[in-house]
Amino acid sequence: MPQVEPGPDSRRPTIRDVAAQAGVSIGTASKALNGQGKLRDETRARVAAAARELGFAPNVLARALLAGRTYSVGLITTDSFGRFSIPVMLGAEDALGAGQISVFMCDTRDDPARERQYLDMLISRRVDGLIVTGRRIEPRSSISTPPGIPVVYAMTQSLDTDEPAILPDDYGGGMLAARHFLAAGRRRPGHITGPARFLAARKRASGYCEAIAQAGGHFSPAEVLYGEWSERWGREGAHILIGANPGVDAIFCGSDQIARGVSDTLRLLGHRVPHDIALIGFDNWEPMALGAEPPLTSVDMCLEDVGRTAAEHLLAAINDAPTHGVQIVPSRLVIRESSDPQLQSRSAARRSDRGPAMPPEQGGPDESGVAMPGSEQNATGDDG
Amino acid sequence: MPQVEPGPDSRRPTIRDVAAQAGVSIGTASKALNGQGKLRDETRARVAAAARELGFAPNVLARALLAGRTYSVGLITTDSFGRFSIPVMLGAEDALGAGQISVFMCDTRDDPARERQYLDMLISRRVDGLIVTGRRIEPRSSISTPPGIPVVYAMTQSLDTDEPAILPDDYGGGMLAARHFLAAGRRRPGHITGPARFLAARKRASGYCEAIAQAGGHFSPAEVLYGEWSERWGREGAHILIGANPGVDAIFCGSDQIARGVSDTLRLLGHRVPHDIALIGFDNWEPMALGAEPPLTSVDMCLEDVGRTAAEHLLAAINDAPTHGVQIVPSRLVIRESSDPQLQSRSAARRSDRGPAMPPEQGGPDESGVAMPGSEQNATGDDG
DNA sequence: TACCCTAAGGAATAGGTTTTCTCTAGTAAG
DNA sequence: CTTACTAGAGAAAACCTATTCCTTAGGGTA
Repeated sequence: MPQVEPGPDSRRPTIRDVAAQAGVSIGTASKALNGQGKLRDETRARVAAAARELGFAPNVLARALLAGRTYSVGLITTDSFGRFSIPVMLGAEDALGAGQISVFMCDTRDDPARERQYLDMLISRRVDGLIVTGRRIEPRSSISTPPGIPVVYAMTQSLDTDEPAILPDDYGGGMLAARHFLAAGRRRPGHITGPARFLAARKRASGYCEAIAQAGGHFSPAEVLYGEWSERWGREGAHILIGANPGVDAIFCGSDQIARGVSDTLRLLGHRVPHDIALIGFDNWEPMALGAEPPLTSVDMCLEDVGRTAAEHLLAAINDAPTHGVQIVPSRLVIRESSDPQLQSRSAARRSDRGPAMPPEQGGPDESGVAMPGSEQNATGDDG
Repeated sequence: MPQVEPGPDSRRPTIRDVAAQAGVSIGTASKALNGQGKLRDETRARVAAAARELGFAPNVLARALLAGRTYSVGLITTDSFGRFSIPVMLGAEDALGAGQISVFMCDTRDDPARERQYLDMLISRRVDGLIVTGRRIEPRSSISTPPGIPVVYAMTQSLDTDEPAILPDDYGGGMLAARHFLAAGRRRPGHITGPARFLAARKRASGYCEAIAQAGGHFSPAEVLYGEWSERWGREGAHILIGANPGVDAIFCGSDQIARGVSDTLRLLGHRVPHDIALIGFDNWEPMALGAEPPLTSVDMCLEDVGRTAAEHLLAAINDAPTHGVQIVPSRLVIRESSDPQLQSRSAARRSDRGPAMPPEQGGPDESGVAMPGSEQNATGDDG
């Protein structure tokens, strides 16, 4: 690295340097760079040139100190940035980044002491607002912030029902699943889901039951099989369900993991999916849903939208137009082979769920001591 | 909300307010709060009391402006905070948080324009350093920062081989798998992995081959089956492998997803795992590895350690003790039933992979209007 | 009494930027 | 010729804190 020796001007150039270079005062330079005040075009150009030449970037700290706002927000999650908070975070970051707002991320690991500590830190940093996300939609105790710092809850909510919270539509997701089954002529539905102590599980079940009832179908809330959020429970639940209700022709699962387990057991028991039994999962967790055989139809909670919406509410609050109460973001159903015999029959022709077909690579000459074929495939796949 | 009307002092209290309240000058208040200078104990106590009473928290911006450093770093990922960058991020945040350093997270979505934009933002915010993470370990073009801002690459590396980079041990991971097989007496190994254009895939294969060769076994690099990172390829690859080498008794897979596909096909073909064929995955991605039947032995790259180590190197660089070149963080093998017949035979007695057995919840009366039967499973799982 | 020393705390400065106010010179109107 | 106004640019205040340098008062010593 050449720049180990900091050189004469390791200090980042300030507006003072720009002003000197352009032969104007500091105030004039500021006005020129920000398009303020009355200046000759020639002067503006000169300052701009100087700034470019020096690689000047205004010190956001100084600006924030003066303006009284930092154009930054804190994002607190209790979830170790798990599967649910990530998309929320991404959506929020997206919406905020467009407004030139930066995000401090804080992972409390569900530890109140850490939460306290992060909160103090964020307050010291004078963030303009706070987004709180979690992995469960159950109301949590309100986060204590000093007045003037707005808070929005995303994928969780406060016990204080007046505080703004953005939630996915678990209830509506359950309805989507039920209606999809009903539209396909399925009349013997089942439901295998997570623990009943999860509000999300109860809401999904509730929406499912309600939609079936509205259509004149029969499925009692008492028939819902609550268990845990695991493939193992999916396998077990499928055995229980088939045993209790051999004619079942449609199973809605509370998560894609459960659905994977169910799918596994159905195949073992000789039931064809979707022909004999249609299957719908929840979360649209692609590695899970696409990896299943056949790929899973699944309810997508649109968590990025949840995050984006939360960010928009926060921006509104920062601009003195706070919102109140819970807002629900609609879910959508992503239809794949596990629920649709027609898709299923076509699936043989398709090679990949995303992108064009590609032949598997075969072994070839070695490179670096390891055998490897020429990498003559296309480069769409990019997980690894 | 009571505090909609900001009230007389919506402004956060400053040290000036504290000083006034305590009846001292600003300088004295500062010294009292920071334990500097010569002050009477009584004075310090008075200032501390005033600060507590007012809920004073020093303005980090002002302090940073003065000190010339911000106690913040930028974390740039090209990976949309995917499966690999998350643990890295978590580890980094952990190590930095302990040093009271906050993290700005930036997701470039692999778009150079966004990267540029985030970089400018971070420079404007005068971060003390930068961590760059990616989803692939292939060298990438060096990120262009002004002098004085140290950079550490994590889970990726720079084309400039002198810049510090922390990588997982793909090669060593392959060796771990091979040695585990060999120690269990397996003599007919196979390997199914992702695309050969991925350096990680080649390194894993290389370590696997090398360890077998060292032990006097036979497995030619030409026998490695390169494909894609999907369950589907796992299924397909298993068919190919079994066809070409019917006596295979151990299969190492380049990812847990591939291993799931392989596991599926083996069962379909009537091979018992692990009795007939032992199976090892890669990534130790718990939802995948634990959900498999039987649960997968898998190589864990210890990505949190990668992140933590990267943060430590960055801290060193910030403190004028920069490091150079690539450092490899060891992987470890997490042994589960898929590779170990003895574990397998015991597994029936075990209920959960993590933590002690705990009595199942019993279905209580319904709650929230949805009826529910007993949820007789255990309650360790807390995703959902 | 004159001097020095110390303890305690105040004043001032720096850090980088934006904004408001002020100043100068030039121009147009009366 | 005087007045009023405008364009253009500089000077200074403000944001908040940490630190360095000063001031003051009091006590001790010669």
